Amino acid sequence: MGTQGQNDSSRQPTVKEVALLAGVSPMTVSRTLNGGKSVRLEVQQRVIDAVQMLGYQRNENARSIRPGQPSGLVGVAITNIANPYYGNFALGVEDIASQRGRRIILGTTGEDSARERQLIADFIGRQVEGLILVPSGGRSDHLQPNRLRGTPLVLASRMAAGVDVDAVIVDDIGGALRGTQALLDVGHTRIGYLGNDASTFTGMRRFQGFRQALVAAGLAADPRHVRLGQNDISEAALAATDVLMSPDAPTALFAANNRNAVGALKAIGELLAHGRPLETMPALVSFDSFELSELMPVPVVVVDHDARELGRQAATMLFRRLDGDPDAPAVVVEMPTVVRNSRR
Amino acid sequence: MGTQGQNDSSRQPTVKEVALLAGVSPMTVSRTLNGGKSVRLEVQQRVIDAVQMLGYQRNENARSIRPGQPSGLVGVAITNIANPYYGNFALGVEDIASQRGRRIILGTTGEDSARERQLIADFIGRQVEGLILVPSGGRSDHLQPNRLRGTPLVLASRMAAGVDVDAVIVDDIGGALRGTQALLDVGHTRIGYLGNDASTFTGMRRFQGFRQALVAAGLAADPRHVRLGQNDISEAALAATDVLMSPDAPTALFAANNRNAVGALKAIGELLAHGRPLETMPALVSFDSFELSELMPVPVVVVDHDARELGRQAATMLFRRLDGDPDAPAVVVEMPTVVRNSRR
DNA sequence: TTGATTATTGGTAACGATATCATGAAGAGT
DNA sequence: ACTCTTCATGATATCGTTACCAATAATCAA
Repeated sequence: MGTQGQNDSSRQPTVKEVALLAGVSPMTVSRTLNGGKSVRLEVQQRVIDAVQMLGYQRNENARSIRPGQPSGLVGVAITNIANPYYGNFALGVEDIASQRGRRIILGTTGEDSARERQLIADFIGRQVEGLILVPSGGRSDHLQPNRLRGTPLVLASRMAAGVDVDAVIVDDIGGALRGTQALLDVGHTRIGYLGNDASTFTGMRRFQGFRQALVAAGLAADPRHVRLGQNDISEAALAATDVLMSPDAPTALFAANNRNAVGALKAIGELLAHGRPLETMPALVSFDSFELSELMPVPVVVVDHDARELGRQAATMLFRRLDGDPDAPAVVVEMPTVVRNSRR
Repeated sequence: MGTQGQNDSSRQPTVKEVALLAGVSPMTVSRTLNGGKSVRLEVQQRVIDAVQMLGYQRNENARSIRPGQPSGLVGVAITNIANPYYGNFALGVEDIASQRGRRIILGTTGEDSARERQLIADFIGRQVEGLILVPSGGRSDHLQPNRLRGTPLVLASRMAAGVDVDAVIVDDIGGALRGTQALLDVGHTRIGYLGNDASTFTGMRRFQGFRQALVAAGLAADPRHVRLGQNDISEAALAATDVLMSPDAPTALFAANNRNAVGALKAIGELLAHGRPLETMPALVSFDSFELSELMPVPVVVVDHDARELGRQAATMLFRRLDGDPDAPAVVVEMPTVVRNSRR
């Protein structure tokens, strides 16, 4: 009935069947499909017709077991795709990878080191040409080059202790410092902090930037107003509410990532809905931008960087490694951040 | 130096090398790795030690070329990961897939039918066990079951014309109708519309629900206030500004998806920043929720459904198909939507 | 016309893993 | 002691593809 694909057996056709139909050897089919060097045009046409007729699709897995044949896959492990930050990151990786004819296998670690280890092993088992990982912290011996058997690895956003590989990170310290500075400049002196667990790379660095800014202003962080380790919006909202309801509540909050910023704003929304006056609501610094920050009821200072560009950068580093010297020294690129007020 | 992985050659070890080290045949290694039936415990231990020692990782691609051996891969093609809606969708698919021991290969079509075709072909070439696709519209002969050679396909969010396969869609018509109704109920009579191209499945259905609600109220859509085909936030913002600046500007806007809703709100933010009074700003219906909708300066009616659940549902249907009868009739599930006001 | 070169094609083997069958050893039942 | 199982193991062949080499035909220089 259809114009093609007459053989509707459920098995996929192979070179052999194409060869049979075209009246040539499998080798000639293979050659035709790989550029047609040393195959007569007329024969090539016969092969192409047979491919069309059968709906033949080369088995990339079989192809990749031959030595020297790349798999065309790049493994990407992030902590959480639901976070639009990482969605954008993955998109950036895909931008570059698809330009280079590679596909992405995506996995999420959920900040779990054991799952990360398993994911990496699986990626390697699938013969990925390279790995891009947002490491989740914890033990990281599974990331050592000798464990990866020559598969290049690029870390993104965070580095991993004791692992000497290419990495793209963000100017966490500077960004946090300047973001905090912006709050101090407009007179805030009691600033709460909502952030990642201190054991994570970015968590540590952003907190460090935050403290540096306070110290420079002769202030110190009030431990009662510091909450670490919230991993999703609802945990962040709870922590924010808690801080805002405490005695001597801070007049501003520093949210060290997207999830904590959104959670803090949800908490503020709740308090407003319960009748707390707008004037008592804190200002906010958000490390990582989020959509519509300019429409928030409280002033928001955004410490922004382009997650998609971070992904592009990571992928670019990976391909540079794949094209070039696998043993060249590891490179760490620090991407700049932009601090801006959500309101003009 | 490390406690394991002594052989630091860059090539990956194979069963053969493990077998040699353990003093057994490759077959015994394979058996051990697949559950250890019919292998003495002591021998299994030797094999496991050798695996550890060499850092052996089974080559899944080689494995999958044997007939009957599944690849463990599910192909997921969405239009755009940067849209958090699809990020959540992908996460939902991954939830179920990883439970079932499968990995996801992710690709983005960018609403481009040719790219979709190529992506699907590539996925099939990689021997995916199944496909989950948000179809981008346009020709869809490449989605016909006979072209897919028995690889199960589940469509999500949208259906494709003339393609009779499993699908999970959303109650677009009912959601749009009830969302519009909510605006009519509070007295709006001039409602603008920002939506997908009318050729897309959801675009058509949501517009249909919108019009049904108007017709039921004895009204009609004003063509000057209908804008279709905006694919990203900035295009949506331009369209929204245009509508809002036009004579007889509507008092409310219906945004048929997340991107258009955010774009409309950005436009509103701009206008407010330029001094337009809040009272002249339109109310909004957003089909698809977005973060912090409750903090928006204008009232927002959200027509919500759970994208992650949509992904889970699609994956569940795929596995049901993989486990069960490949020839059972296609099933279409319509997920309900919830209409709510962003403010209490 | 002849020998040499080149272009086109196919045969064979190999990639890594495993299903199948064959082999041998150990134990059970008579 | 002897057959009948059962268990543990290995040899071989195979999956789909392509590198390598051999074989043939076509072209060219002298």
